[in-house]
Amino acid sequence: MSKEKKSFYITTTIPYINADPHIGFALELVQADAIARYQRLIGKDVFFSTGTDEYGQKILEASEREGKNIIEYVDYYAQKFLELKNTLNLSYNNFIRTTSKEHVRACQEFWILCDKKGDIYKKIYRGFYCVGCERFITEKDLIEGLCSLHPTLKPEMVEEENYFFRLSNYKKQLLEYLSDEEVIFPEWRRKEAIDFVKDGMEDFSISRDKKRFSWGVPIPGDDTQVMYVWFGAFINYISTLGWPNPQPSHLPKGDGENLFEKFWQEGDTVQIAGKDMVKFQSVMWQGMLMSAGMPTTNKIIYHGFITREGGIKMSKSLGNVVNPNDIVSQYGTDALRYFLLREISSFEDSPFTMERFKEAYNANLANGLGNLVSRIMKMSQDNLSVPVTIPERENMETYFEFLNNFEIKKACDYIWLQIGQLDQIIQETEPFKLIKKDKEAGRKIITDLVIKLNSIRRMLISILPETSLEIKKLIKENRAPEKPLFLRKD
RNA sequence: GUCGGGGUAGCUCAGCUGGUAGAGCAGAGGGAUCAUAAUCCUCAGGUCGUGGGUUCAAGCCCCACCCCCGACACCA
Repeated sequence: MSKEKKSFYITTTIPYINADPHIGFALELVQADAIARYQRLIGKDVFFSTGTDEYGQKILEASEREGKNIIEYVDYYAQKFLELKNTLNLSYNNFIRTTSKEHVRACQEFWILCDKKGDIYKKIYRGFYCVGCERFITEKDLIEGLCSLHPTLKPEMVEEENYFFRLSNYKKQLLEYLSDEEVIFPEWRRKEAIDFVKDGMEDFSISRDKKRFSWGVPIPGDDTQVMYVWFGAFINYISTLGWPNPQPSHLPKGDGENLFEKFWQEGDTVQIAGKDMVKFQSVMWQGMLMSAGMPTTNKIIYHGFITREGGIKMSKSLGNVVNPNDIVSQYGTDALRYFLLREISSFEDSPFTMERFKEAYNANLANGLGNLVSRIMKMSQDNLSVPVTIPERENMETYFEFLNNFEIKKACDYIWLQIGQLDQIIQETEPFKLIKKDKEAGRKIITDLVIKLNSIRRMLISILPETSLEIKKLIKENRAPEKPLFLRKD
């Protein structure tokens, strides 16, 4: 990642809105948010994007099942995802909905670009089609030639003429792109993408016959087909910047500036996605960008999944899905952010249980950070007549290094190491005793403690923004918190 | 089935190019009293998935097997 670039772009994937937001997506959002806040902290001009994917057969079906008008349906769910901005205290600059006018236009323009390049062509698609699923199913979904979900219905071999994207044109370029170790993180996931490009990569269909599949973006110049979600959804990463509009005045940061140029073409571009998305984000989408003559993504970071106890998957059918709203209403936003950023592995699967959550909360937020703030600020309030003057610059290199490498958990570990050390210093220097014998010496130690606490507070800006602000206020006003920052839960 | 990742103390995880296992939390005991009964110190004895092998020496190398996760495309 080039450090000279002044602008930084980061995006999550956009979830398919056929259910309430779950904690797995909250993880992705919070990770992206922490990185976005960090980049702002070090002076970058940041554009952070997220949104919702609202087209597709499943969504149409779900709306019909719930007896809702499709527009009402997607509005209803999009709202739930929009609400996460407050729930998780997200600092994104734009929320892009694939059903928005701007996005639809971007998809069509992008299509035209690829078409002009000669990368779109018509071909007959053949596949087993299950009437029950109302979709094509792969051979691996077949059990003895029957659909595993609808074993009574015989899958039919159906032919359909679709538009295809010539991904195969970019095989060489993709391999070149993937030869860069920096392009996928963690690095070892790169092999999966490379193998896919080398072995099985074929052109993929990017449209569906309207007769079968109508809820999608219309294709320019052909009203019998709509764009297939795969093609359209990716484009959100640039439509969120207003592309193809060079002056997207409707956007938060778009006062006359060409955001696409500034962030996608000239900035550092980072995408966050789940570990099952490697092929989609690092191959298909990159191929599309190549076709459109746009820069590829600088780096894509793949996180693991949140499971339940014992590594069991979270799923609606198992009824064990964790809703982020429930946790936030009980413990607060920063408590959830803390857990997701430090107690969850940044790249591997991690289990979530309320028990673990509570233990981590009590140990590290109530007893750790919260208590430390109380004890230092109480001493400061009682013994210092004026607020401590905070040094302008502080050395946070180690911490920055972790975040530069997207090692958020390690960055958090580093912060909590400092917290532990401060508790130790207090124990060893006993300023609360010293102040009774030698006022000056005691004050000196307390002043130093406040300065060190402030440096922790600075590191917390990207991790626990609300708490960081709270501590800043306390230091500035030289007072102890009236209520504990994190009340211990029993 | 093939490829990749993982299987280490009750829990969550560290263990660099091989040298007789570490941290945090939980649990037990003690000290201190500024603080949210918070904090500090000490204690924990886990056949490092299983079975072989290489080596003076293996959690880390090789072989086989077992379990979990992801990918192997048109559900995203």
